Amino acid sequence: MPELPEVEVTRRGVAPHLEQRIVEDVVLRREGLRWPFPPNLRELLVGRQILSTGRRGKYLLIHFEHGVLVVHLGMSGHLRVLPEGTPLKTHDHFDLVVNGPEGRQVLRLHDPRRFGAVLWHGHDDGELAQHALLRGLGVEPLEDGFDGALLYEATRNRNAPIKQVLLSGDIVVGVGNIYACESLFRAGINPKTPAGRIGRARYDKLAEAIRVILADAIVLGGSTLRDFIAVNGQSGYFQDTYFVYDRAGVPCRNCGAPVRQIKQGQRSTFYCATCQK
DNA sequence: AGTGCCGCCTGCACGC
DNA sequence: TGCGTGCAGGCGGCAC
Repeated sequence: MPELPEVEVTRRGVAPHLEQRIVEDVVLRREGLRWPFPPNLRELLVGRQILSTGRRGKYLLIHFEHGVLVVHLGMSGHLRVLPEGTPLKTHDHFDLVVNGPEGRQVLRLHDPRRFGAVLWHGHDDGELAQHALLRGLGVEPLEDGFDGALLYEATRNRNAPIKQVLLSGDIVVGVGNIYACESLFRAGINPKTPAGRIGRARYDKLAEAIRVILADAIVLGGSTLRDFIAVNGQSGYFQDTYFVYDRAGVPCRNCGAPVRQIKQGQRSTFYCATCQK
């Protein structure tokens, strides 16, 4: 489910229900997900006020005065804001109960595959940016500093296929399997091309493609999930607009040639051999 | 340092 | 109907 746009839409959706609210309870229904939950999370958060929300790559950040709650949705996670007392579903693992003008509400983390994470980073633990999971991350694709020049410079010593370099997240964050496929299509670049052999002009095009595609997906998601309360868990508001992802054998929307599907590093890649050279 | 591969999990679509 | 297989939007850890 979540690549950068989904995480950002989630952040925007939950933010109005969290910011300035006081945490009244924390419920952990298992030991952890990918990593153990912080065992003292209840003591850390109950009675504390949420100051703001943020995002770094696909990590959702919930800021408190004394630290940051870091949430990752993995492959299958989602967050919903629900009225307190909403019945549990299988794989609802974590609740943050807050009080506000609407009464008590629950921020509920649902994650069947449990590749997600909930972590605490206290202000005593140093800079959040230096956290082991965050310090190797590349630039934010929707912020200043991301452009073709950066992609070009960062890939001079990379011989891996551009698709896998994009996915690795150490140059630019937030571009997952779908948006990597889609942005390479939009830029007309074959996903198998070694990253270091792509020139400056093509990277200008790729950077622009990434920006536009991510920004469009956020707008689309935001308009679909107008009210984040009790939305159903459907994924893929962006999927009707895919050009290549999940369209193996279907005619390319641009040239009509059948979209190809290959494997790169255990992940499916979709591309058009005619439009992407 | 860069690269490729493994594994963590459940759910679902598919073929038999 | 059941069962096995392969696949899924992420990513850290490891060996080389």
